[in-house]
Amino acid sequence: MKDMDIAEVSRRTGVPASTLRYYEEKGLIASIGRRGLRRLFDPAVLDRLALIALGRAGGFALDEISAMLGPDGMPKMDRGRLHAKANELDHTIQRLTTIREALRHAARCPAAQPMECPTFRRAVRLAGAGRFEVAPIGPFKAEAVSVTRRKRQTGDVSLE
Amino acid sequence: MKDMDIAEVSRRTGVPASTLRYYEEKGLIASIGRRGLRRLFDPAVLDRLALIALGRAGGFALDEISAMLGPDGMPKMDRGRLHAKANELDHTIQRLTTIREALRHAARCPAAQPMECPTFRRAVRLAGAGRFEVAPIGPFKAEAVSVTRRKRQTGDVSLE
DNA sequence: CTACAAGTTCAAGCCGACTTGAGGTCAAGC
DNA sequence: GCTTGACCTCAAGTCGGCTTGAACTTGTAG
Repeated sequence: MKDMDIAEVSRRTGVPASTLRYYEEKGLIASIGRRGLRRLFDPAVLDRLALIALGRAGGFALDEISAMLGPDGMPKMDRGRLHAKANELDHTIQRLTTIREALRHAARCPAAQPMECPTFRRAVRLAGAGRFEVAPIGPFKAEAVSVTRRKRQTGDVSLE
Repeated sequence: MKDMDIAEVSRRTGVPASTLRYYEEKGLIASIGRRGLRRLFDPAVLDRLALIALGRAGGFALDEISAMLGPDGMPKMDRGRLHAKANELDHTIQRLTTIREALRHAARCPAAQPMECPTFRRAVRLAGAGRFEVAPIGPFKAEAVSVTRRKRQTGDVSLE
């Protein structure tokens, strides 16, 4: 399997060609040349896209991911930064866990209105108070987009 | 403590006045009247804002939150919907946990490049494959905004 | 009574991550 | 050698959640 054109990369990863061009423009991926006008990609781009997907799924911004991956392979992916990101995620996870428990409790709780329940109020207070002191979670696009993509999602995102 | 003007609500919740107006326009909160041009809010709006904050922190869109809270008090906050939202969060949490572990592993792992490590690759594949099949996490605004708000964040978001 | 700080409206702008559309190029199959 | 459809570029549009600015009104302190 040698150089792939944009359509093949798109097909194999589920990432739209427009997004691939956008990523290239942002320096997240690079094509290894052109055949005429058409971009040619090295299969390694599949790995890189998988990493980008990992980052996106983790809620990181493209700029952050870019910083973590570095321009070429992935040299800036140093331990310290990775730990920092992991901790960031940890806080997010804790926050979301609190909220999930609040929701579950509200669903279970016999109080007529959730806000009448002290446990729920406590959870709300916790979530509310910590609201702006945690790492932001990156934006995911709308359902429609997901569906659109799911149609093309053929399974493998490279790897193995 | 009776009717509050927009500045007091803002001060007590840390939510900017512009946001409060925006929320009112979207039907998420309601003022109980005016003194001249100025909005007057019932203290109950503090509870409501705390719930909205809870939803935002959980990554839900304003429209979803609106649907869950209902126009008046919180009648549509039915058990089924709450459970569904909790499950949604559960998936998100699981996904984030996988990613966190991947990052931690990469930081710990002796392989020169993370992608050379089978464990990491496996995690990447998992995260990549599930990428578009999980609930979207709502967009949080940039760091700068958080900081701006934190300046005003005086602690209580109503409740006790 | 007057000044003014703080409120108001409405339209427009911003950010990130893409998508869309118009108009152009070109490699490959007949 | 010509058509065709997949690719290209560049500019502009979209979406959510707000913020900002200009122009205006008003409750309140002095």
